[in-house]
Amino acid sequence: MPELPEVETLRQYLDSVARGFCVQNVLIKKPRIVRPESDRIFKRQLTGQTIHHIDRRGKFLLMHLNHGSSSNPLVIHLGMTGRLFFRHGSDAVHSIPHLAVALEGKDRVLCYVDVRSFGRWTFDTSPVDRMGPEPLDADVFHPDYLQQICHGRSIKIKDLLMHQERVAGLGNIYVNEILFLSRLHPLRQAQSISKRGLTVLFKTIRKTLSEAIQLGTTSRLDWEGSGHGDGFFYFGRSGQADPNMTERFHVYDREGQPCSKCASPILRMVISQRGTYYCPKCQLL
DNA sequence: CACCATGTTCCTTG
DNA sequence: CCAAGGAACATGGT
Repeated sequence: MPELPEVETLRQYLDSVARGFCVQNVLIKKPRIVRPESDRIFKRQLTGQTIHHIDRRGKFLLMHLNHGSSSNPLVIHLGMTGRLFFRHGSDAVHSIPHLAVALEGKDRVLCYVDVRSFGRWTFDTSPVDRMGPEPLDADVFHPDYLQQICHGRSIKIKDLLMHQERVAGLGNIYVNEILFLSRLHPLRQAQSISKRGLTVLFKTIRKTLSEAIQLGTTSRLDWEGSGHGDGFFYFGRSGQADPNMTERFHVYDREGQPCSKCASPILRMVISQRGTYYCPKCQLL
């Protein structure tokens, strides 16, 4: 599911319903998710623990256990297709398709489903420790920081923004949108962007992410995503979660459709093996 | 069958 | 050391 706004929306929801949840038993149906730890050691670390509160860093969820400090939090990354939700009562958890991990409590089960199994659960915080600044934290992410990471670098601006050690939490969809709204061509070299351009980029990043979180927290979301299509992620292209949220993207996945600003057909190219959408008239190189 | 998909990690090359 | 580029991971949808 995963970019910063979706993970943050999930965090807020989980933090409100999972605090105090005591893990009585741990099921690991896809051992690859807890790699490279062994299921046995992982289970031993989680069993009997209580969820104290849940934080987020970039696209990672941090589940703090027991009294919130001392030991490492449980670090969860959802990969491309991870989903987390509670199943109540004694429903048959075993029949859930692609169930990867289940934390069984007294009267409910926290289920982790992951079709492609790119997600990861670990107590190793090193990937989190290497993350760049949180884009919504004004203390660490500001126009000067953007200038600093762009200075002297020939890297394509799209690649730079997606690099988690430079800025935390941006992914392919939001970067496409952010570059369109900032009128920057995705191939543009970071060092060639003017101070003014970087200021616009900075503002657009904050605005785009905040608005997406706002939309997520005010919607009725389908965490399990058991319906057709996505239902929740990226706010219902299929219109499942809310039919009024079908017009979310300006450029992402809109190849050939008219630009919302100038009506030119949106183009698609591949950058670093990821689909890249842009308006050739609004985003000049 | 071919190609596409919200992501990260690891390896190679310069 | 750093940057860039690519393959790999696993599964489903179109």
